[in-house]
Amino acid sequence: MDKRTKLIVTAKRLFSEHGFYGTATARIAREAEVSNGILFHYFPTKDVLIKAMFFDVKDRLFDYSVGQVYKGATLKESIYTLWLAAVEFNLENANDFEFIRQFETSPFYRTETELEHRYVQLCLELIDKGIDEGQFKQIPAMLIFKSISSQIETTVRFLKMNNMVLDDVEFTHRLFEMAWDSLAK
Amino acid sequence: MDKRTKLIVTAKRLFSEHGFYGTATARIAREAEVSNGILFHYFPTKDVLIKAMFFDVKDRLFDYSVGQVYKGATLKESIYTLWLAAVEFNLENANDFEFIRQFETSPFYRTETELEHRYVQLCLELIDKGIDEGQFKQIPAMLIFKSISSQIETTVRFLKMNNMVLDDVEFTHRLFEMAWDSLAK
DNA sequence: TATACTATTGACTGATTAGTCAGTTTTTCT
DNA sequence: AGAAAAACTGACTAATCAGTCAATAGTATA
Repeated sequence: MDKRTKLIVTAKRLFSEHGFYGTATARIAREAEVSNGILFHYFPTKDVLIKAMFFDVKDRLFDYSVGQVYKGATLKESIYTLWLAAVEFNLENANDFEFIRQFETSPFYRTETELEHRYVQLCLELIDKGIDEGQFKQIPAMLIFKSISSQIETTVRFLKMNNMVLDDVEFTHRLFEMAWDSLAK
Repeated sequence: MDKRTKLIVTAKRLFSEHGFYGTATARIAREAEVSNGILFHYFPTKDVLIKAMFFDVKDRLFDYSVGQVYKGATLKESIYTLWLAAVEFNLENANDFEFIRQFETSPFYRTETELEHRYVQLCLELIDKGIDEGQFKQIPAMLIFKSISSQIETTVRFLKMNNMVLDDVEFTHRLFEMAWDSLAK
């Protein structure tokens, strides 16, 4: 693993444990086993590091999710696939999950930034389709997207807090129906 | 306004604008027009100040909401009243809203703390009743509570971002149905 | 009035931190 | 090989910040 990647991985772990401000850059470098200077060689400021990490996570979530959506699927099947992939990804990548949670309520976060990402664009397209076809409620697509995202976050947080895994298919479906019913007409 | 209250109000504004760590205690004192020392007289540490603010907000939300729920109401009416009160409260008290959002994703936050509050207890009782009576989905009450809370947060954030107010009753109902449908059987 | 307690001040401090920099090593290209 | 560029080091610094403290003002009580 090159030093830049080492820094991102270590920073994500430390940030998710101690928060952005609770983690000194010197500590990130030390635990990544690189020099202090090299951190600022790759990321001129701490802010740049944090933003780079955000895109790193979204990219990986995109790669993980999108391959799973197959062409002939119905709208509900596609949404289910994306929902399940997001839940799984967040359960499996605890540090990414915690990092994003913190990032989105921090002063670093801007909606415009998120909109640029192809993952969000893909989701919005699907939702727009659902609204046009009359399958979804007449609610702004962005609000539906945000609502489902926050429900996914809540679900993951709940499962983790109770040390649960998604091994019960029937229960998993019941969880998904919560999200689906909130947007379906 | 006494100095203790002045400090809480000023801190809430600064925290909501710049975050917990982006706001120095010295600045809180300065903008509250009190001395630096008096802050630590009332709140021995910054953490104590932050936790005191959390309870201050929850208390006020409780007072605002609970009076509006009337005795003979159906379950759906009660939930609607609480939902609308929470949305209104958060729209009207922007600094409280931003503060709570940050608090809940910060290292200060513990679920146990929240559980102690009578506002949360009231909501959980209502949800339990809904599950027992078969009106709600068979999902853990705490998950339902968290899910609705996060939907309220999302809704408020969306309305604010688009400079909208809840003057259209029909639209308001449509927003509520999103939340209701996700928990109703 | 005297005593005790609480409220208040603001200068100060020890610790921490983001970011710098002068110099060294490694890699890349001709 | 040799020059140029990129990767890398770690000691250093200027600034910041939470919390202290000794002293003063105000208030309540006996």
